[in-house]
Amino acid sequence: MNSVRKALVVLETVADLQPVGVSELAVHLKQPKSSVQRALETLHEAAWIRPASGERTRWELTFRASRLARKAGNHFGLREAALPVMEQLRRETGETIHLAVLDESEIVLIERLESPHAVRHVEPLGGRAPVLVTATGKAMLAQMPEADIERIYGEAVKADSQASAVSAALPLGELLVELRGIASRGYATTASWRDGVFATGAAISGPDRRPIAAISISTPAARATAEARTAHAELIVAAVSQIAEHLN
Amino acid sequence: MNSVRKALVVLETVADLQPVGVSELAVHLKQPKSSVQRALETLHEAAWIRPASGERTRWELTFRASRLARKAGNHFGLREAALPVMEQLRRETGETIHLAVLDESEIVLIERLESPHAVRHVEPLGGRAPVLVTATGKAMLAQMPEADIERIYGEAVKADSQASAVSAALPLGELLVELRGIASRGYATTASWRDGVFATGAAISGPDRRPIAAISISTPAARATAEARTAHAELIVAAVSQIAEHLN
DNA sequence: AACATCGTACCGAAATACGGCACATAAAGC
DNA sequence: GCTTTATGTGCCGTATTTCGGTACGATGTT
Repeated sequence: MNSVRKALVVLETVADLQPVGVSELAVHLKQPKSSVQRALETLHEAAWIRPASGERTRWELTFRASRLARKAGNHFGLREAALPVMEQLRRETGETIHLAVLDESEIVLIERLESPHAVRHVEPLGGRAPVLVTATGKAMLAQMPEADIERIYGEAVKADSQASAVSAALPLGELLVELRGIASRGYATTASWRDGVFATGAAISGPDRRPIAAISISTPAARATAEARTAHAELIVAAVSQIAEHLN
Repeated sequence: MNSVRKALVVLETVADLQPVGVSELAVHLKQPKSSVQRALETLHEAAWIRPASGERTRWELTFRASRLARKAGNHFGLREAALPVMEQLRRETGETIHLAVLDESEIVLIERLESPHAVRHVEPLGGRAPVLVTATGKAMLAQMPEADIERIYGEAVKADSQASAVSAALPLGELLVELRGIASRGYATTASWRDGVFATGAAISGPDRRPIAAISISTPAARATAEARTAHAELIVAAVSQIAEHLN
C-alpha cells in the first residue's frame, strides 16, 4: 500500500510546515506535484487537514490527530489512576509532580500538578525531553530489557547529535550501571536536565513489569535538602505502586 | 485514493478499540479481513501502530499521532505566547487558569496553571467539554460568523443527545443574544459546567478576528464575589489582548 | 506588461489494491 | 482428549487505481 505510506508522510510534513501549499510540499518530499495533491485531497476528504483560515491554497491540520493522540497515551485509564495519587503526592511534598510516557528516545509530559511555591519551574505540557537526562526517563529505562535499553541509547545519541543536547558524554557502560542501581532502589534522580532543578522519578509498571509511564517530583535545588530527597524517594516509590494497583 | 481512506478509518478504529485484532476490526468496519490486514501491515511499517506488549495478535497506537497532535493545537507558538501571560494572571488572581481550543462542538483543554488554594477543581489535561456550557467555548463562539455558530450549535445538540449533557434546553435564539452580549463585553462567564465552579473566559483572536483559542479563570463559587468577578473580567480581557500581541 | 509561481485538471500505461479462498494455529466447548 | 469455533496469515488472478508527465488558468511579483 504505497499510497497510504505516501499519504501519511504528507500528513506528517503538513504538520511540520503548516500552513503549507502543494508545491512547497512537493519539493520537500521530492515527489511529483500530482501525487502530493492527490494525497492532500484525500486527507482533506477524510477531514485530517483543512484549508488554512479561509485561504484555499494552504493546508493545516485538524484535530483528528489529537483525538487519536489522547488515546495513544491513555494506556487504559492511566491518567485517571494517576491523578489522585499525584494530588496526594503534591500535598505531601508541596512540589511539582509530572506524569510522562516514553516515545522512542524522548519522554512526553502528559500531566502536571504544580507546586504552590512561588519559586518553581513550569514545563510546558506535551513537551519533550531526552530520555537519558530526565528522572522519569531513566526510571522507565531501568525497568526495560537490556536489548531495548541499547536500542534506545542508540537512538538517543543519534537524535542528540543533531539536537545538541546533553547526553552524548555518557558511555553505555556507565549508563547500564546507573540503571541497575535505579532498578534496585526503585527510583531515579537527576539534576542535569534543567539548571537548578532536582527531580526524583519512578516508573509505573504494568503486570508484565514493563514500564507504562513514570511520575516525578521536581524541586528547586535550594529546597532539595538531604531530608527532602530521602522523603521524596520514599513517597514516590509508594506512589507508583499505588497507581499500579489502581491500574490492574 | 480509496486505500488511504480505508487505512485512516482503520487507524481511528484501532484507537477506539485498542488493543484489537484483525477479525474484530473487520466485523466492526464490515470489510474483508484481507483488506483490513493489509491496512494494518502498512500502518505498522509506517510505525503508526505496533503489536500490543509483545503479543503479535493485537494492535495499539504508537506516539506518531501525538507528535502531530501537539502541532495541530500549536497555532504558531500559541502555547509559548500564552503561558507567561497565564502565569501573570494566576499570580494576580490566585485562581486556576485554563487554555483551550475548539474542536468541532467541543473545547479541548491544552494547558492549565493551578490555583495555589487548597480548594480548587482540577480538570484533566486533554479533557473535552461541550462548547455551549463553558466560558472558553462561549467566548470563542461569540467571535465567529453567525453561520458557523449555527452549524456548531447543530453539532452540539446532536452530540449531546447521545452524550446526555446539559445544553439541549437552550434555544438557538437565546444563545445568539447571549453571544452578542459576550462579543460586546469581550468576555463570557458560566456557572453551569461544573457544580460550584464559576468561570470567566475570553477568546484569543488572530489578525482576522477569528478565534484561535481561549483562556479562562476558574474559581469556586464561594470565592466568586462581585468584586472578584469584575476583577477577573477586566484582567482576562487585558490578558487576551496581550497574548494576541505576542502572537503577531 | 511580461514573467514566475502556484494550484488544478487530464490521461494512457502499468502497477497493485482488492477480496474470495484456503491453511495453520490457538481457544473454547463438550 | 477430541471436536469445533474463531482468529491470524498467505496466495492469486482480475480489474480497479494509482502514477507522474504534461498542460492550462489563476495569482501575484518584478
